[in-house]
Order: sequence, then structure tokens, then C-alpha cells
Amino acid sequence: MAKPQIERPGAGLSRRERVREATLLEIKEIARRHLVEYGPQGVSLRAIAREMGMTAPGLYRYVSGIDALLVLITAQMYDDLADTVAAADASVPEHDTDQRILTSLRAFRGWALEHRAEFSTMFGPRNQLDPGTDIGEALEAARRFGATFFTLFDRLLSEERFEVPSEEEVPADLARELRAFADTVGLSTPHVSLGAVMVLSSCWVRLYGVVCMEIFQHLNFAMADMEPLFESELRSLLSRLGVEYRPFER
Amino acid sequence: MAKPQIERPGAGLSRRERVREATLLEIKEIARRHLVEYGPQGVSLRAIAREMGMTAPGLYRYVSGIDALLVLITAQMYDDLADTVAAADASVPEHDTDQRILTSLRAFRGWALEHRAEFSTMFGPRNQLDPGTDIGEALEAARRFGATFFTLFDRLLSEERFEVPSEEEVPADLARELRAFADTVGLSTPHVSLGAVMVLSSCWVRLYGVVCMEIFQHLNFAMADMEPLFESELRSLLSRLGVEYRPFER
DNA sequence: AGCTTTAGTGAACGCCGTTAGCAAACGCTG
DNA sequence: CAGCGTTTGCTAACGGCGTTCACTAAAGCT
Repeated sequence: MAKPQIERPGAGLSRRERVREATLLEIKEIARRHLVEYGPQGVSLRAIAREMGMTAPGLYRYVSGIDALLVLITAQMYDDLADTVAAADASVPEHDTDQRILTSLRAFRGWALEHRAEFSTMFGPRNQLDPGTDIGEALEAARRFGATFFTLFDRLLSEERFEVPSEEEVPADLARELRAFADTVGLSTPHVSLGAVMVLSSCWVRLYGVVCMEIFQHLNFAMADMEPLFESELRSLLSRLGVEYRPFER
Repeated sequence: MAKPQIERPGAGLSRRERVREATLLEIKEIARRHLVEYGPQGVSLRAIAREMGMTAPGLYRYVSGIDALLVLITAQMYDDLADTVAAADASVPEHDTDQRILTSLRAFRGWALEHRAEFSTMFGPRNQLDPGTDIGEALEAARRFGATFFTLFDRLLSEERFEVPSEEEVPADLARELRAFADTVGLSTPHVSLGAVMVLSSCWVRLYGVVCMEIFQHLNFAMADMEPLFESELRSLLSRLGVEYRPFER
């Protein structure tokens, strides 16, 4: 009887590599849980090692330092968020573009609300980590997350939902920056004009603003529930995009 | 010859209280400098004490702990920012409301750019400090800062620059929150309608979003200079407020 | 002059990140 | 199976941190 040759996670890896991958995963999971429970300051190699039944120096076989570990889990969290948004998008019938957009954007806020600590480290200020720390992995994951939204936007664009500003309406200096932006994120296909990129940027900035404002709690001294304000911004934002707003069904 | 009885800073305070106030000030200044130079992690009581030629426990006569110190300097920074914006506003002829608004908002961004570390601690995520830390002082300073902007807005409102949404256009749940907000910040004078508060909130969220995006560097992997995007948002934001946009003269 | 309040110190505790040297386990090769 | 390099994890140690406590010395008041 031949052994089953199914593609399992970790296929093609030696036993050693598999167990190594597993402990690295455990490290990241515990680190993320500590981040949630004790805040960014509360993530410490010693505490993680303690919980795993080993000592701190041992972790250096897996991670080059605490900063690198934080970068690793940040990447993980971007992937998590991207998956959540993609799942929300996929949960709506394919043809109903309006509802898909709505659901996706609300899923973004929803994830942020349920993962405040994570969201804060992902979208809050970059604390200066000592030079030499490879940030590439997190950047790559952030790019994947961004692509989730760009896909949504691209669909709106191809459906010609909203009026796209002409090239003349985009100031020259802004045009240069938008071009660089579009090139980097892979939005430079022929049918995506600079005006469209401008609209996208503006919308993204607004979404980012409301959600940060809520998660970072900068209005909570005066406003108990931020959902109505979010929905209001969402509505105004979507009207710019030619998407029909529908109230949130609870 | 009678001694001059001029109102000096620290008047009415005993010698002891004056020198105490001075060292407290020195502590805060060094703390803030360390924040700028070494980041939020780099602010330590021991380092501050060392620089002052004393030992860390001595600082506990002035500050109840590191968290409290961070709250103190945060308050200081809000005052600093408020002063900067107010000065910008005052630097423009009184009658030229449009230019005063423009200048003030640009001053906000300008201060943020020149004080990234400060801005990040003020407007970034609230890191959870141990319970019992009095956050009141910073909140009070933040309120003073907010008042700077509310004054600008109030002027626009009284000049009837823009169309104010009617009460019916404000959803009920949002209305409740906006009312609470207006009450807390002292905007509940009769001539400020709920629709006006809604417009103000929306504008503030957008300004906050674009500046955070720039300072926290969440687009800098794809966009070198954020000024054009800021100016573009500013323009669209001001058009909503019925304020004439004028390009930035360098 | 005497007494009280205050400012600052030194020692200590328990955290933390990180490095260096060492011993055991693992897994491959002959 | 024996041998041997590689990988893994440990202990010990260094220096830094926040914070508490007991104590001294100075400052200010009566």
C-alpha cells in the first residue's frame, strides 16, 4: 500500500524544518496574544519563552530580536485583515457590486474594532526600530492587503459608476505622485486614469481617517458610539463613487 | 526704594515653589527632547535623571511615574500646537477669513511635519497606561487645542459661507452622538445646528486622516511627497465649507 | 535654636534584551 | 550501527529599565 502523497502544509520539508516551522508559529501566536492582552509594551521575549517552557535566548534561534518579531506578527496581521475583507466580499452575490463594496468596507472597520491592538500597530505610527531590521515582510503583506481594495475599486471603475476627473483637473505635482503611487501598487493599467487614482486616494484617506479616529479613541471623550459617524462618512464616500448606500441591517 | 512688584512668572509663589516649578519644567523639557531624539521607547526616568545630574528615584518627588510624565508632556505639546495654529491664524489680516482658515490648516500640517514624534504620541493610538494614571491634564489641553479649530469654524458659520444640512438630513442615531459631542466641546450655542456639527465632524475627520496618513508614513512606500495630496484634500474640504482655495505660495 | 517639611541618595527587587560559551539531541553518511 | 557535523536550547552574565524603601541633609518656619 503506497503512502498517501497528499499536499499537506509543510510538504516537501524535512521533519526538522516542519517542527521548526511549528515553533516559529507558536512564537508568533503567543506574541500576538500578548500584544492584544498587554499592549505593545507587554510583548517580551522572556515572557513568551516562559509561556513556552523555554528560556529567552533560545528564541534567538528563531527570531533575530524583539523588533524582528514585531515585524513578523505585523505581516501576519495584514494577511489576516486581507483575508477577512476578501471573505466579506465573497459572501455577497457576485453581481451585487454595491453590496460587495459596502460589506467589504464595513468588514474593514469591523475587523479594526475587534482587533484594536493589532490595528494600532499596523496603521498607527511607525515606531523607529533599530536600523538593520528587515521590514520587507510586513511591507509585502501590507501590499497584499492593499490589493484587496484595489480590486474592489477596479471593478467600480470598469462599471463606470462615477465620473472620473479628467487629466487636466489633476494638478501637475499631484499627478507625478499619483503616477508613482499607481506604478508601485500595480494600478497602472491603461484603463486606470490619473483622475481615477486621485479619487481612490481621496476615498482611502477618508476611510483611514474615520477608522483611525475611532480606534485611536480621539473623539471618545465627547462621542460614545462612533458607528453613526462612520456610516455617515461611508455614505458620503460611496456617493462620490456612484455606489448606492444601504443602511446597516443589524 | 520699594521693590518692583511686577507680575513675573511664578509670582505669589514662595522661593521653594519657584525652584520646584523650574526643575519640573526641566524634567519635561528633557523628556520631550528624548521623545524626539530616541522615540517613545527612549524616554526613561533614569536617562533624564542622569542628564540632570541626579538619580532616578529623585524624580519621583516631581512625577508619580513614567506614564504620568508622558501625560504631562503630551499636555504641553497640545498647548504648543494650539499656540502655533493660533499664531498662524493671527498672522493674517482679520477680515480675510478664507486666508485665515487656509493658513491655520496648513499650520496644523506644518507643525505635525516638524514634530512627528510629538504628533504621533498626541494623535496616534492611546497605549494603555496602568490604571490610576491621571490623564486629565492632557485631555484639558486637547480640549483647548480643539477650541482653536471650533473658533475658526464658528466664524465660517456666522458668515453663512456654506449650505448647512437641515435637521432632517441628519440620521437619528448620528444626531444623538453629534449632540453629545457639541455639548462636550461647548458648541451648543443656539446658532450652531446639528447639520453644522455634522459638517464640522466630517471635515475634521478628513483633515485628521490625511495628516495621519502622512506623518505615520503609510503611503511613503509608494508616494514620496504627500504635500500635493494634502493640498488636494484641503481644496476639496474647503470647497465643502465655501472657502476659497488658494494655492500655496512657497 | 529647635523642629518640621522637603529634596535627594543608595541599595535593592524584579523585570527586560542581548551575547557568549557549552552540552545535548538530531539526522545524515559510511 | 557508529561516527560526526548541525541544530537546538540551556546557563551565566552584562547593562538597562521602573519602582519602593529607608535614610540623610538641607531648607524653611516659629
